[in-house]
Formats: sequence, structure tokens, C-alpha cells
Amino acid sequence: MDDINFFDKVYQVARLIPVGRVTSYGAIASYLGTKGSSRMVGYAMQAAGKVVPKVPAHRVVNRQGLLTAKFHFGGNLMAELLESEGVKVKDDQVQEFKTVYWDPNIELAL
DNA sequence: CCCGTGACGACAT
DNA sequence: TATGTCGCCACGG
Repeated sequence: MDDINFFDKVYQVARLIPVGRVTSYGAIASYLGTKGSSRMVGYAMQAAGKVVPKVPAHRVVNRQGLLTAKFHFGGNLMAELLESEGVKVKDDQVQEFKTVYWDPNIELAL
């Protein structure tokens, strides 16, 4: 697994996120073992839309449940995508965040 | 090759 | 509780 690029690892985990659930950059980073490099996760997501299969980057938010990435998606697209999957979003913020929160460290429990 | 930037997070004040 | 600063590491210029 060490042969896989850091970005690819991020994509792998991101694709494991169930519909109607969201996770945080730090959670993914922690799962990968690069807890301090949460920024790299977000950076990887930047290219997520360029990779295949398509990575649900819209399901990844910051630790506060804030749609920091919506600015990059453009307009309200990210929020609409989440709501389309059943995730309630208000004021660029995920409602019931702790309820819809999906932690790879727990769910994958590896 | 060096510098600045950035989808974040934790700690310090 | 809120605001400010530092660390993290990859990529572009």
C-alpha cells in the first residue's frame, strides 16, 4: 500500500464515504497516518474532479462541518449535491453534522 | 532551486 | 468562547 501515492489514498477513502454521510479532511488524514497534513487531503481533493472514477469531494468538509470547498465547486453546487444525497445544508454548514459524520477511523475500524 | 500559497487542524492567548 | 499563529507538505511560478 506504500506504493500508492498519498493522493490516491485520499481518493480511496473518499470513495468509501456512504451516500448521505460526510467526513472531514483531518479524519481522512488521520486514517492515512498523516494527521498533521490535513491540508494535503484538501489539496488532493482539488484534483479529485480530474480523477476517475469521480471522487465525491463534496462529501468532504472541514472539522466544523463547514462547506469550505463550496467556493471551489462554484456557487451553491456543493450544498445542492449534499442535499440531493440527503444531507441537510444551511448557510454552507452541514446540519446534524455529528449525525451524518462518517469517520473512516471508526467505520472502517482498521 | 527558492518562495509563496493553500478544500485544515490544533494549540496558545 | 473567539481570534490569532504555527505546523504540515505538495505544487506552481
